Amino acid sequence: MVRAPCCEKLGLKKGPWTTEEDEILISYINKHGHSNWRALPKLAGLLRCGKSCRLRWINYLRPDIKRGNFTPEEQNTVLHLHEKLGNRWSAIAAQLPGRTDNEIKNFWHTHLKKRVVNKQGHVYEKQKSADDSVIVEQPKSKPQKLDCSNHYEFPSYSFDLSPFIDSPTGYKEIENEQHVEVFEAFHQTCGGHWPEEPSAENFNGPVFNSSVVNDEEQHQPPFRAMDSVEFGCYYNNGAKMDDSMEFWYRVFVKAGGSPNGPAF
DNA sequence: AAACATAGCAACCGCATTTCC
DNA sequence: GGGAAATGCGGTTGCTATGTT
Repeated sequence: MVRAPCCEKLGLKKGPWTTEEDEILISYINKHGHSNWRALPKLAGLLRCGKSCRLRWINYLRPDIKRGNFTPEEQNTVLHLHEKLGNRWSAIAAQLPGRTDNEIKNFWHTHLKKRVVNKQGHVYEKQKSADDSVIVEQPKSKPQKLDCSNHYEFPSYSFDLSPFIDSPTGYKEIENEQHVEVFEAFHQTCGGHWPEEPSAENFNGPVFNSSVVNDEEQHQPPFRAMDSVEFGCYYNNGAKMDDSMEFWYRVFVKAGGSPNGPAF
């Protein structure tokens, strides 16, 4: 048997979707669902094949699509899953809610392909040599662990963070080499993943709270800088991270032996 | 300013797999 | 159980925007 090519019938439109077509498709699916892609375009009044409608809905129109830049965590996840799974884009997409296989595939080819993860877990940037003939590897980061989905192991650190603490809020954004150090320590510990928001109940270590992050005005500093402190860092999921490391995060310091006791 | 190169991404194509009758 | 239809998946194309010469 010879399968009839998609959109073989004359009159079926191809190419970019118009706003009107999008509206028709959204309206139809919202009313009737998409149990039969083949029949859908005819029933909805679209001059498209079912395959095209499905693709448009899955990759662009469905409401749970997450648009915008990939967060550093997502990039890290894609890199490591690709290392593990290869070009199984749908399997990778299943680990990234709101991202489509097509989007991940495109992002891989345009942004991540040049990075590799070696056996030790190091992320490298592929670069061409001067004579353009050999691919060499330049270190991109220290080793990263992938999976910390079930527990936290955030050790105590002994960095002197006092230069980076400015009262009254007890924290500040830092933008120099030390933030790289903190960031990498974080990544070595957790691989860049926060499986869920830590709380005093499930997190036996340095404590921080997203409400502090998001509501600076209400924050009464339970922190103060000490010579030796424990800290947790909150990574800004919305931040952009690229080769120039245009990201930021904050360091929260919990004062050991604070007269106020545990911060949260 | 124009021509050309490159990057980014939506969409298509065809094969593989799953579902249905 | 088998064949046809429907759907899913990954590779690829081609258009547009942006950057470079």
